[in-house]
Amino acid sequence: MGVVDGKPGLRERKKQRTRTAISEAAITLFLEHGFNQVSVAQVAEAAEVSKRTLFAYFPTKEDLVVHRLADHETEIARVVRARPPRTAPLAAVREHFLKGLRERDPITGLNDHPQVRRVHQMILDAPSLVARMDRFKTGAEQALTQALQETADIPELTARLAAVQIVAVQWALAQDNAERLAYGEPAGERYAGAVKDAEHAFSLLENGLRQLTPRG
Amino acid sequence: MGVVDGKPGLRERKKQRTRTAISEAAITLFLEHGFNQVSVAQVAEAAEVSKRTLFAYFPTKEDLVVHRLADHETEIARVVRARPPRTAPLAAVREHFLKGLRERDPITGLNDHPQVRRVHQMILDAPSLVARMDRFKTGAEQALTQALQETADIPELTARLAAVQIVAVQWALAQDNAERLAYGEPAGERYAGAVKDAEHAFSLLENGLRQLTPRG
DNA sequence: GGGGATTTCTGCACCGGGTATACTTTTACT
DNA sequence: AGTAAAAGTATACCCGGTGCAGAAATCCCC
Repeated sequence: MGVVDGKPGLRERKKQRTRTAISEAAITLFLEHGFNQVSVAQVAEAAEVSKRTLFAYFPTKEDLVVHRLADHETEIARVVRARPPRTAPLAAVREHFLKGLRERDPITGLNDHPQVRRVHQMILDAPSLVARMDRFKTGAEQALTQALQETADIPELTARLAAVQIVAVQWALAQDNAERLAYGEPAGERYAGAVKDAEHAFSLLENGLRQLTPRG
Repeated sequence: MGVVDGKPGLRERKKQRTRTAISEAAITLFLEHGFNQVSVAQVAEAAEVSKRTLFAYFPTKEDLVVHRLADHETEIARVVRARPPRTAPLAAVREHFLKGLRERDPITGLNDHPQVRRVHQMILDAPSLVARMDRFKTGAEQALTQALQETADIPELTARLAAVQIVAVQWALAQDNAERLAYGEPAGERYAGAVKDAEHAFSLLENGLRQLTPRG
């Protein structure tokens, strides 16, 4: 069985091709007609594959869309683990997010390429995809919890609390950016505000909600 | 039975009875055999109602379980709105949560009545129910965002950021409590720790994550 | 290059959640 | 009593997802 260096073997190559064929057929159809308006049977047909085979590659219809984001699920956790010594986890996450803004990483919500925006809109329009994104968020929380525990020497509950706050805030920032771009604001114009908002948000995380004025 | 007090009208009363009949049949069957092991057709039959009628009362299978929690979705928002003058929103939420712990409100995760625990376990065992709870959380965030904006005079983004943090933390606390009870710890014994943890969590929320030690 | 073992793919039948339609029963109102 | 509106029902259907048994492709060793 051992192919030592170059080739993945014909079988593996074909599998990979089939996989991308299915995925691309799916995205194309979904973007054109909407997620809920296209059945998996249609996707399978477009990819020239049986329905059964489609489900051998992607466990659910939603995964046809979301599998592309799989890497991002553990991204924050990896950033925390890889932070330089004597750096606070939060600082590392903040720098990473700011870098994401600079590079217009779609995960920051600050990418206005039509393709990206359309995918985003498609997700928002399909409740089951939104639900899937929530599971995603949960995964990110868990990964971050573990990363914090293993690299910051804090109790488990504290790690969990910090993780859920960090993930929630970052998600909220991204949603806010994406919302504004959906309204037509170009990424370039939004950038400065996005940075300011991110810094505000991370400062809130660092310093707490005390500043929320009491009413009366 | 009494015929005199006919304020709601026969039609309304019958509807209400049908509704609770369906709901109770559902809970009973789900607790006995598991959420995924019981079909809505079986629930309908047990409630002596057609499948179509069941879906006229509850839009999805999951709602058969979670409709009982509908009130809690806006609970935090209401607490914030109803707080006494010159009180910080966060303080109001904290006091409310601590009161929930004292009263063993199931939403704090600190209720170990068998019925409550079984429902909780049932939800955890069914991914679609977990997803539904996430939507719930989102609803709570939105309601709280609005409440904060309207009563605390802060910008929208700040309100959103605060809201997601608060909801996330409270949720994490409840999950932690429920997890421990699931392991067999009685609510009475857990209470002190739960209070301590809650105070820790709210202090973290108030004062920020600065205290997270840098490594190196 | 042949041929068996193994993996992948396929068609088909099936299940369960959810909806459309067209019809019957029940309640409400005068 | 009689009729309009509301609620309930039966049936057939769509779609996502799975089990199964067999056909086809790939691998690997001789």
